[in-house]
Amino acid sequence: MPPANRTEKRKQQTRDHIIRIAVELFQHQGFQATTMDQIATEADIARKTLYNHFSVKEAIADAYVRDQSMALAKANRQILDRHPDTASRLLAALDKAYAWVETNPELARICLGYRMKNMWHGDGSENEETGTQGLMAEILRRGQKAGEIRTDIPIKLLLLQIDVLRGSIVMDWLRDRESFKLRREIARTVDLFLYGATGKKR
Amino acid sequence: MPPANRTEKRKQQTRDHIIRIAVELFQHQGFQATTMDQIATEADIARKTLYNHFSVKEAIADAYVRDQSMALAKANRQILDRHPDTASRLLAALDKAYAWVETNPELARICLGYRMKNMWHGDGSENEETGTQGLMAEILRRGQKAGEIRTDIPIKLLLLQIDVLRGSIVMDWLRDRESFKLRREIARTVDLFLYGATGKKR
DNA sequence: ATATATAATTACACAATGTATAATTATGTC
DNA sequence: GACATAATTATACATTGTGTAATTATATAT
Repeated sequence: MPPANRTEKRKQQTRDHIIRIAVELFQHQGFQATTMDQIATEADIARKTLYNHFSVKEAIADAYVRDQSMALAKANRQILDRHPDTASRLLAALDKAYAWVETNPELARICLGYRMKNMWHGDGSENEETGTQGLMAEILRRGQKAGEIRTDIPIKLLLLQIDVLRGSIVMDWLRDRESFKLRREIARTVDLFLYGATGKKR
Repeated sequence: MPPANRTEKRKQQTRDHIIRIAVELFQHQGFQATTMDQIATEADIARKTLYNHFSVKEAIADAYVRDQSMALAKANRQILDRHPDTASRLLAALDKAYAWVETNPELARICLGYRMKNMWHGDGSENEETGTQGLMAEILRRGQKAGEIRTDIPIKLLLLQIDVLRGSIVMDWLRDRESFKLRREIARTVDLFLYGATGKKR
């Protein structure tokens, strides 16, 4: 769905332009070392325009990651039909998601902190399902239909849980990439998510 | 364990003084409306001294909540022996914790966002178990000994999960205090934590 | 096509945040 | 009492984020 009128298109363009320039700077100098001033100058726009689009620096990283996530999720929707049950779908989806994180650890970290903070403060607009989250949500919905996932908990809360577990894996992995067996940790985490802290039947 | 030397004692004193003054201001004017400048002026110390103790405003709220949480947890350690199993202990502990949150919703919210953000960025020093977390950790350890809690997941990760679930309850409750049945939600959340997203046996 | 409304961008000013540096004061140690 | 250490302070500064009003580009109605 391309933007209807030219105004929207122009706005989109500056937005995309900002993201492109900013991410370039982030990757060259690091997120912390890049200032909003610098981004505005490099993008050749007024600082205020930059703030009109993104009120804080983290939001730029977040927007970028969302775009990436969107594309990724689109390519991974096949997971839904190629796997027989919720557990294997979650495993597959997480596996794909981490392949991306591995290539952008810093932005992934920034983004995670930003989202967690906004989860409690935000007006809800920032909490829209990103690509990967949308995929996860669909997996959970199918799981509910199949009777594999409980229906007395809002999907939103389940998604939050997955996000946090996902985040903790990323962080552990970033701390010590050598000894960390990513796939094993993912499997363990999915198990925790599905069967809880008891890990056994009631 | 009172501070050993006078230097430490003085430092503690200014720190406590800052917290006392700041929280007073927070409760009178709100957190957002209170500036670091104002806190420094009211506390009659240099702004830089304030920043030496707390590098961001949220850290003051966090320190206060930690102190409160410490006292609370101390008073609630009896829960460990007065309840027969992990589930009822968790329920009781969360129940007590929320009684406090109800009296300080704003600070609770600030603090939660701050911790969530720092969970991934922090150097670990801020992630020390607070009072309530310490109690939760003890509950989980006893649960592991009794075979009620799985041992293949680090306690730290389980605590994180509880924190997030706790947080989501608080937020939902803050959004709509009328229709929200706090006790029922707590029970549901504990169930989710213990038995996972499937909610049934494997 | 022209006038009018709307929305993005801009320039400017400002309050607040957070950091860096060096001087000053209080405390601990010899 | 002399020296080292650590907290506090004064000062200056870069950065962040917001508020206001002017300017430009686009959309819409006549």
